[in-house]
Amino acid sequence: MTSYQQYARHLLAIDCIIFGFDGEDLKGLFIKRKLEPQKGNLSLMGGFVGENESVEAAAERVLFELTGLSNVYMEQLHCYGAPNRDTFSRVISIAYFALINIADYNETILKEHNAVWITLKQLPELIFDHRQMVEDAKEKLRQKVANHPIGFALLPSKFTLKQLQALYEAIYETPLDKRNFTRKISSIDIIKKLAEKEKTSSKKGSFLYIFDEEKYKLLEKEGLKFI
Amino acid sequence: MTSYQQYARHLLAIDCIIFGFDGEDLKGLFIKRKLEPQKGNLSLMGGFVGENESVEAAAERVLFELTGLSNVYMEQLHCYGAPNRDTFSRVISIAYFALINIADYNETILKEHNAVWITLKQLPELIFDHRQMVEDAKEKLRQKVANHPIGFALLPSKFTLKQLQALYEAIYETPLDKRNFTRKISSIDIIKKLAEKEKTSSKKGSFLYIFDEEKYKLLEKEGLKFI
DNA sequence: ACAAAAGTGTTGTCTGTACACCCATGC
DNA sequence: GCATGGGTGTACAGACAACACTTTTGT
Repeated sequence: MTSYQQYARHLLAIDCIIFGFDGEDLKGLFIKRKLEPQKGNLSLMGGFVGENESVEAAAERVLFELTGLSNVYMEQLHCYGAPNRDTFSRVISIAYFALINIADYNETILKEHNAVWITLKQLPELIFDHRQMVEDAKEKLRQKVANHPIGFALLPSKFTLKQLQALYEAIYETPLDKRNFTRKISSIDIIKKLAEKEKTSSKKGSFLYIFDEEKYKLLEKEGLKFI
Repeated sequence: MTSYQQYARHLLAIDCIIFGFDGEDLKGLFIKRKLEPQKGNLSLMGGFVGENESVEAAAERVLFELTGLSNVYMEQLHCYGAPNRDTFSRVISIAYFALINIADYNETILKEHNAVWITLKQLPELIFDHRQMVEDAKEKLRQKVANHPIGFALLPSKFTLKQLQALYEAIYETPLDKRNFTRKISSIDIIKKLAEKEKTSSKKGSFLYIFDEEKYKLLEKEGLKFI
């Protein structure tokens, strides 16, 4: 039998970039650290991978601890492994990003963890290499959303075309043409118009839509060209 | 000070998917294991991340040990962290893929390591989750090559249009139209025609090309739409 | 009747794709 | 002179981008 005993063992952390969308801006969920090192500074939500825990399960656990949410869209971003990235000890971190509906977020848990939503347009300083992680996550989200219908995970289940467009505009930080956007999304045939209207934002009211689950799953696998 | 002592420590491996192109097929470099577990079976080249070694440096070291090459195009693929992926012990593995010019590969080192080039069209069985890694790497290579000029790393420094086309055909496992391909690659303006011709494969001879380094670096950063 | 947001078509330009013949050369 | 692979152009179709007015309804 080969023995692995001679090899180094490492602390393996998870850091979670949690994206949300408030109807206007793309936001991230951050924590004001209660403990040293770097008490008071902003960081991503994190945790360590347990002895017999899969890395993915650890990521889901970390997300659950902060948000109380499970069955959330989550994807591995990158493993960050520079020797001094954590200034306190050698820690290798695997970053995940998650997309949640910001309305699902529980105020109580938020306060317990000292967590805050921060717009990603102008990021504040974060500890360690967390800022790099967030930048990488934004870039990956853009790429992913261009080819897959995952952006919907950031919206409530019923939404207007305007909200959907605003989401894409927030992710790409660029304005889109309303008519071209409507035509494009219709041609993909991934949303269904409801009879209901949303009437808070205008007198005329705008129709609500939901996703076509089947088409959604198909396109999630196969990919598409969205933008 | 926060202490991390309570947390589990893990063996952290590197596995390397090494791509090469022989003018016809896209190939991967694999090792016939000399040691248990799974002696005699095929695996990727691997190694462990050292105490104070960055993950990236570990990947470069592993590649160097097998190929004698450094300064090679290399990219992190994914971290594989299922609890029982290595059947012998809990090992979390970070997979990297590398693109090398197959002609640079040293026969002697190859034999020393019991290494073989295998076409990726029909993969044989590999140990652990290495097959999944290779499939994921192929997919990532396709995505990357569609948007970045990295494929060139698989070719010799001087090459013909036919070779370049064959490379893209091998990566996508699909035939491409010669005229459309030529027009496309010319429009990107990334290669320069030399006065020299390559005359082994035809009587007329075909012109050799090299990359325009500056344009190459620009497009590597910015991205492009290649396919 | 007016303010405020929703909804809807057309046109020109560009990009992608399909397709076949002549050219240069060594034998 | 012929066999072999190299090199080149055109036409059609679909996708994308730019652009502004009408509709609905609450006040």
